[in-house]
Amino acid sequence: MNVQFKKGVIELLVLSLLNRKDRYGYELVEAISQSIEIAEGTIYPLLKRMTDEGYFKTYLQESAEGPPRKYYQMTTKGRTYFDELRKEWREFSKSVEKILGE
Amino acid sequence: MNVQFKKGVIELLVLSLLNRKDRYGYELVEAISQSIEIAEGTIYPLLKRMTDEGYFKTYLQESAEGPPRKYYQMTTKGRTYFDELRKEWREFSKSVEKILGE
DNA sequence: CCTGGTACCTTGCAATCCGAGGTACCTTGG
DNA sequence: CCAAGGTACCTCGGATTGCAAGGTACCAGG
Repeated sequence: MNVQFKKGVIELLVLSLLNRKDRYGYELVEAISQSIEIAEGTIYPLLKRMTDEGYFKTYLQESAEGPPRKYYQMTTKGRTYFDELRKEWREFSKSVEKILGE
Repeated sequence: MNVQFKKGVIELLVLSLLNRKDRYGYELVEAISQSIEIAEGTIYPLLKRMTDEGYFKTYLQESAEGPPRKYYQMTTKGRTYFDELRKEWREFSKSVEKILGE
């Protein structure tokens, strides 16, 4: 898997997954890992940054399977940003396909 | 245009354009710029690196419209790499769409 | 009680894009 | 003639982001 392809796209995927429901960091790693190789060292700093930027809020919840989970909940700002970024992604990938198919 | 989306993909686009015919750097910037914002400061170092890695050969050609042009010509190794990278890109973008559409 | 899974986190390195700057050729208009 | 603008090459340092590696701590099962 080409590492460079991922730059910026991971952010989009996290937004997409959190758009549907609250999730905790480790869960996001597992969800994304099913399609795209991803490391924890990528996700945790990303979640921290995006929370600082106001896209998510967090809350803790006890778990029977280990330490407490930190859930991330999308804000209105996050939803707006997600819509924008998804649109940009689709335009971008369409442009790539255009050049590939020429 | 999200800068991060481009990481790694520019390489794929350059390979795609050079797969069809020889081109010079400035021409590549103009060709890609029609779809995706791109700076000269991105392309020239990229062409140098990929030439060093054996994906391209170069030759100079006079021009009536300015200084001599440095043409890039894809090698067999370049073509092989292009096929691989294109395949990886398609898988990657399919995975992204899968998560976006869930 | 200790191993492995769950769950959190930080640090420094590597890669790549870009803005800004520089050089030099050629044509055109004043 | 020469100044301006387009063509065409290039380099450098800053910013961003992904990852490997490392660390902490909780919990269940053998």
